[in-house]
Amino acid sequence: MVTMGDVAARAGVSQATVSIVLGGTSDRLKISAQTRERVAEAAQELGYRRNQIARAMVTGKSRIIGVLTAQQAGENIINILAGAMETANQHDYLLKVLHLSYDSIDDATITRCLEWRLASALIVGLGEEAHARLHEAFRANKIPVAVIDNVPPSEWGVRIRSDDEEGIGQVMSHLTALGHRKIAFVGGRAGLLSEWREQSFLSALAEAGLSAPAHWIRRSSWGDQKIIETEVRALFQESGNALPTAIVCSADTIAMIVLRTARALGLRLPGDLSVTGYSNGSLSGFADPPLTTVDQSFYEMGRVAAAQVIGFAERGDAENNTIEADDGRDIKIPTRLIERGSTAPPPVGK
Amino acid sequence: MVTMGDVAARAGVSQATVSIVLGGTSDRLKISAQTRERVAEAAQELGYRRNQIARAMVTGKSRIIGVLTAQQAGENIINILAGAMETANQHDYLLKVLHLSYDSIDDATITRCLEWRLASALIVGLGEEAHARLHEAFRANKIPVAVIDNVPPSEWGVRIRSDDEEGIGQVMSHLTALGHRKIAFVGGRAGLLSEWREQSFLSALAEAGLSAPAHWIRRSSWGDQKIIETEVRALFQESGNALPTAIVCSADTIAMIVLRTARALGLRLPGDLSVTGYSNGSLSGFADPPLTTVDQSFYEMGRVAAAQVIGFAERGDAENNTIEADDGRDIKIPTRLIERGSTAPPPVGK
DNA sequence: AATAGGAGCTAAAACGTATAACTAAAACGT
DNA sequence: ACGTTTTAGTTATACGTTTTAGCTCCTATT
Repeated sequence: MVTMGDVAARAGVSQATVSIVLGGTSDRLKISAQTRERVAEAAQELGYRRNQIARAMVTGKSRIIGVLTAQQAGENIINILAGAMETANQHDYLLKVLHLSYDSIDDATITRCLEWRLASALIVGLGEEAHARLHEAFRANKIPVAVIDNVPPSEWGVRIRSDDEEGIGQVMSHLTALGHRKIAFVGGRAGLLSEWREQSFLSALAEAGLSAPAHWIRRSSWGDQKIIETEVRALFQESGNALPTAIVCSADTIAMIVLRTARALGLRLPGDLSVTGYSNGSLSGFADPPLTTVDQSFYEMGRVAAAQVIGFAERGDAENNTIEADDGRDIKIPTRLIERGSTAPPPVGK
Repeated sequence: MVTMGDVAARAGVSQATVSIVLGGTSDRLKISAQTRERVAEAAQELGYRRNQIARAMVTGKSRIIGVLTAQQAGENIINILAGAMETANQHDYLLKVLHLSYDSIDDATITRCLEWRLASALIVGLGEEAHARLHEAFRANKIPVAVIDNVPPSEWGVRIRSDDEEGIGQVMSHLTALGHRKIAFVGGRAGLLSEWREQSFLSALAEAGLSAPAHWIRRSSWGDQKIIETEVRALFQESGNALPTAIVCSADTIAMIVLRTARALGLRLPGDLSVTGYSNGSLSGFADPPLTTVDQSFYEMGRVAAAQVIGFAERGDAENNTIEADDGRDIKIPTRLIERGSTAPPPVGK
C-alpha cells in the first residue's frame, strides 16, 4: 500500500507536508497552493488512500460506535438500528454491534467495548440490570452514551424516546374531532411506558373536558394475549350497555385483540366502536379493519441517537462528561398519527 | 489509558514480554508460567485493556467488514444484516455500513472502503452496474467479497443465495402429497430469480409425472400489482372450467393477489383452490387464509455470508484471491416449508 | 571440557499517521 | 538597515502495538 512517505518522495516534499495537505485535520499549518497541487497530483498518480486505522490510532479517535442491544431484537429495534446505520454512514463511522442478553452483561462485552476504544455507545432495549452495568463502565471511561428506550434518565448520557404524550394527544384529538365523548383506555400493566401512556390519556381526556368511569381504564399486558383478552372482556362486561364509543389502546397488539373481542360481541367496526393502536407495527395495516395508530418513527430515533453520540465524540473530552443543557438530556421524537379504517364517527345519538 | 509499557514496568519485564503474554498472537515465543502470571496480575491491577486499533494497525488486519447495500433496504435485507451482525459480533469484527443507490457507486464509497482497509465486504441487494464497479475495486485490492443475492456468479468472491430449487420442490412435494395433480404457476417476469423459480417448478412438475398447459405458467411481475392482477385473471379466464386445483406463486405478494382474485371469482379457499407463496414475509401469516409459504431464512444467509468473508480474511492473503473449491463459490442456504391455511387437499374428484 | 541447542527473555525496528517545535526565508514597518 | 512578524515548510517525536533478531543462561550431548 502507498503511504504518505511515498507520496512525499514523489512530490519532493516532506511526509509532514503530505499529512497536512491530505489529512485535512490541522488547518493551522499553511501550505502554498502550488505545493498542495503537487502533493495532490502525486497522490493521485500513486493511487494513495489515507489509512484511517493509522489515523484513528494517532489521534485517539476510533470513530467506532458501539451498539448494545438484545440478541433477539424485534421489529422496532431493527428500525432503530437502521436509522443509526444511516447516520453512522453519513459521518464515516463504524459500528460495533454487540448482542447481549436482555438482563445481564458479561465481562467479555465490557472488555470488547474498551478494547476497541469506542468513541460512543448506543444502548437499545436492555433491562435494568444490564443498564446499570453499562452505565458504570461507560461513565468510568468517559464514553458518551445514548439510551434509546423508555427508562428512567441517568446521570450519564442522553435518553431518546418517542413523545408519548404527543402521540396519545394526537389520537385523542382525532377521536374528539370525530365526535367521540365516551372514550376508554386499555394499556399495559408494567413499566414506565404503561404509566406514561395512561397518564397522557388521562391528561388529554381532562383537557378535552371529558371524563371516564374507572372501569374504562384497564391495565392489561404488553405481551400476554390471555391477560389482554381478560381485561378487554371485563371492560365490556362491567360497562353493561353504557359502552364507550371509542377505545384507545397503548399498543397495536392490544388493539387487535380489542377488535377481535368487540366483533365477537356483535359490534360493527368501526361503526359501533372506534379503536386505535399504538406503534404502527408492520401488521397494523393488515388488521381488519386496518388500524388507526401512531407512528413512533423508530428509524428517526436511531438517526437522532447516533447523531447525538457522534456529536459528543467529535466535540471532544470537554463536553463528553457533562451533557450540556439539562433538557438536552431527554430528547423526544415527534410522533405521527396514521389514520386508517378502525376509527369513524360514533353512532348517531351516542 | 494504561499501555503495555505500564504493565511491563509494574511486572518488571519488558514491553515485548507483555505483548507476547497478553496479545495472544505469537505463540512461537516462550514465556515461563511464572512470568505469565506476574504479567497477568500487573495487567489486572492496572486495569489494562488491549488497544485493538493499535493492533489492527501493526498487523494490517482491520477486522472491519464493509456492508454495501441499497439505501432503502427492505425487510429481507434487514434480516440478512441482522444475521451478519450476529456473526460479526461473535468474531469481534466491526461493521462499516454503506448505504448506496441501487444502481450506481460513487467514488466516495470506494474511497471509504479503501481508506478503512476493509478486511472483507458483503454486498446485498445492489444492481448490475453497482456490482461491476465494486467487483473491480475489491478485486484490485484483494478484498474478499460475499455477494448475497440472485446474481450471476463472478470471478471474485462467493455468492450466497437461497436454494430456490429446494424451496419450490418442498412446495410441490407438499401439494402432491395432498393429492393435487393440476398445478399452475405464477412467477415474475424479469431477472434470474424468475427463471430459476419457473425452471424449478417445471422440473418438479415433471419429476412428479405431471404436466400443465402453457397458459398455466404465467409470467407476471415482482412489484406491479396491476400486472400481477392481469396475469392472474388471464390464467383463470383461459382455463375456462378446467381450473387448476393449486397455484404455486413465486412470491408472497403474488400469492395474496391470487387469493383475492380467486375469492372474487367465488372460489372457496383453500377448499376449491390451494395457493402457495414464497419468502415468508411478515405479512404472509396475516393473509386470509394465512399463506403456506417457503421461509428463505435470510438471517441464516447473513450469518453464513459473514462467516465466509471472515474466514477468508483470517486465512490471509494466500486464499483470499482464489476461492478454493469451485462449488464453494456458490453457497445455497436451505429453505423451509411453512404450512399454513392456504393449502388443503383438492376438491374430491378433481 | 567443549559445544550445541533450547528455553526465556529483551532491544529495537517497524506500522502509517499527526503534530509540536523548530527553521529559513520573505514581507513589513520604521 | 534593522528588528519583527508572517509564510511555508521541515525535523523529530509520539501513538501502542507486533515481531524479528539477538542475547544470556542453563542443560544435555559428545
